[in-house]
Amino acid sequence: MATIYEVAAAAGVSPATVSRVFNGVPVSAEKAALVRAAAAELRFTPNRTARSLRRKNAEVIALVIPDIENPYFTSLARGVEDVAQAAGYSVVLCNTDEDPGKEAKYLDIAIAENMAGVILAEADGRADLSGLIARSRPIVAVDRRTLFELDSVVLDNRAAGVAAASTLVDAGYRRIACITGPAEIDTAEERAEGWRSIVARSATPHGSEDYLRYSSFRVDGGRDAMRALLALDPAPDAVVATNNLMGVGALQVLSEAGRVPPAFGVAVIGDLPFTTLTPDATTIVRLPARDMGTTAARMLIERINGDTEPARTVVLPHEVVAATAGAPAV
Amino acid sequence: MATIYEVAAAAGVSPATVSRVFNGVPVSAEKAALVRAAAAELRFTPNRTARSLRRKNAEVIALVIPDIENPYFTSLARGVEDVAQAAGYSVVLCNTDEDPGKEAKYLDIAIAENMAGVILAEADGRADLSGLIARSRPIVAVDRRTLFELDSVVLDNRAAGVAAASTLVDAGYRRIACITGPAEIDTAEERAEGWRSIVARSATPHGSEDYLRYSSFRVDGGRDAMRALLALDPAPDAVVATNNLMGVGALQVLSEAGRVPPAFGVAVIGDLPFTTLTPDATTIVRLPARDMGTTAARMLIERINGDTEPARTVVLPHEVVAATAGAPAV
DNA sequence: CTGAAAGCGCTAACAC
DNA sequence: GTGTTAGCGCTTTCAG
Repeated sequence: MATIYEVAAAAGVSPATVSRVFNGVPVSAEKAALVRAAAAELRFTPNRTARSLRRKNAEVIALVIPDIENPYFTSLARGVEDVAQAAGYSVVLCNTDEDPGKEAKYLDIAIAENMAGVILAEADGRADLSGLIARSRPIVAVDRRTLFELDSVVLDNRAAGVAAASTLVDAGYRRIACITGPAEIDTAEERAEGWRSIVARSATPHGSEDYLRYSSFRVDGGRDAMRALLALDPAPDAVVATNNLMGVGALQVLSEAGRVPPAFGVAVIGDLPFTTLTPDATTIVRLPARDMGTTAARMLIERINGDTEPARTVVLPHEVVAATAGAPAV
Repeated sequence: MATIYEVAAAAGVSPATVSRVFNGVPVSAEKAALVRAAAAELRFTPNRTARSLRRKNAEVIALVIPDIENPYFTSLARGVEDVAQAAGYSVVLCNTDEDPGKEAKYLDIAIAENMAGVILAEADGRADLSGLIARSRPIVAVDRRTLFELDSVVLDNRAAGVAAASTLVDAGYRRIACITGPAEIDTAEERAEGWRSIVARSATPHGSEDYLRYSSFRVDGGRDAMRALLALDPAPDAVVATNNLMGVGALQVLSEAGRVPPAFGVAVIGDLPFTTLTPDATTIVRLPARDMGTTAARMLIERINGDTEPARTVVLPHEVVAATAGAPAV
């Protein structure tokens, strides 16, 4: 691996000049040309580790997400990757698996590696970010808020819940249930709250709290909750699933029970990206996952570049794709 | 950020001793205790950048994949992440989007950052890995082979193609088509070759090459190819999709055309992880994506730890989940 | 505009 | 077993 010293020797200049050429610091045109030629000749690539050590700042950002296998976070990652890459940053993928312990470990690594910043979708809403903050490493929260006052890119989760539940009401369903993620995840709670505000005023026969089920934000979570709901008497006639994976689980169980929409109303918050048999009768509240990633990455890079404005919160809009069929007449 | 010098001063030892404690080099019990106490007190974390510079080796591995949004690669990434994390390595995610240019850039970064190694699922089978090899950075190829003689973790793609086509033949279909990815991707070609070997002997009425369609390894690619196939006269009565996303696209088009399996035979190579309405009548050739990731990561870490055996190739088995229904009687 | 020189924080000889 | 010391490759004052 060639170093700036070898390039300097080959070009007949000092190492400092080589460094300047590679950092956009003004250098006379001739010397710059000499340096570039020598660098090309020697196949020189600046050693980023040395640069990071010296500058105390690596061109790397950490993306900390709870579930790399969820297409929602995958799209988000894709968005982050795209803008980071364009800005010359690499992204380190940190999959926490909703485990605060793993999350803490990754946050420590971000510090130890002098990473330029972190984009964080928190596992449990209790992460200790004081280490990063003390070292003034920019952080932007995405999807989920944190205990700290930080830049964040979120959705109007309550509104998404309202939208999902409303379309079901409008379609004529009467006993609308909700399956949501763990109560300590704010998105789970807020979306359920949106659902609650709608069903509260359209008086379901059964106590509506019985129709609210907490489970994991995964396919199995959706399956378990849906099965429990179906066993109720009276069973609901529709359900709001507050994330994509739970929606998949719920639809699977319903399909197994022969209660495919619109026989049973379904509204899902989040996209169902790889569905094969398109469930026309399902309402989808589309979430701009990729946009969240690109927005968060842009905000982060601004901070890295020295922006010191007060923390901003960006709320991105969802989009309702309503079902094409309503409830069957009773 | 505390440094080893501060810890050393606080503990009354030399910086070298502090370093030793943190690197498992024998140190007397008392001094070790002193060091640990001081380190905890100062909230010291070793600076990985400095360590990397000195050792010329970062505890980071690059995972270079063509499509982060494909659940197949996502599972693979998950597998890599799990074992890397357990072994103390971080993983940098490099999404090449099937673009050799981006791929080359990431490979350069792996060098510039002194990364410990790379796991590579190649974009086009032509990557220049000489830079990495010259610097003796271990590489393991995954999913797709490379031009170089490297450790690799692959599937028996031809056998997967054979299995997919055979179940369709056995189920009674007679005009079996195949939609596959770009010809320059070896997995696409090998799987199609498996299909070809089966249809060749069961004499389809139409020229079988007309029934072979190349397109992109994505949902749209599957859709386009499937539509083209359906427009043929005679149209096929079954299809092998050589990857998961193409399978999704094909099933979507078939569903829109009202030709849901088993009315039209479908065999997909790769899992359909988030299907809602379970397509019982579809044959799935399951691919061990996550295992490929864990296997590749383990092999890579062995190499990083100094293993110098000749290059190995591990072929992981697929699993056929046959459709529950055959072709409708003609 | 350019060069000399001092480190960034750590590890690894090398002495003792 | 422990301390001293010389860098890893780069950036960045500081002079000139």
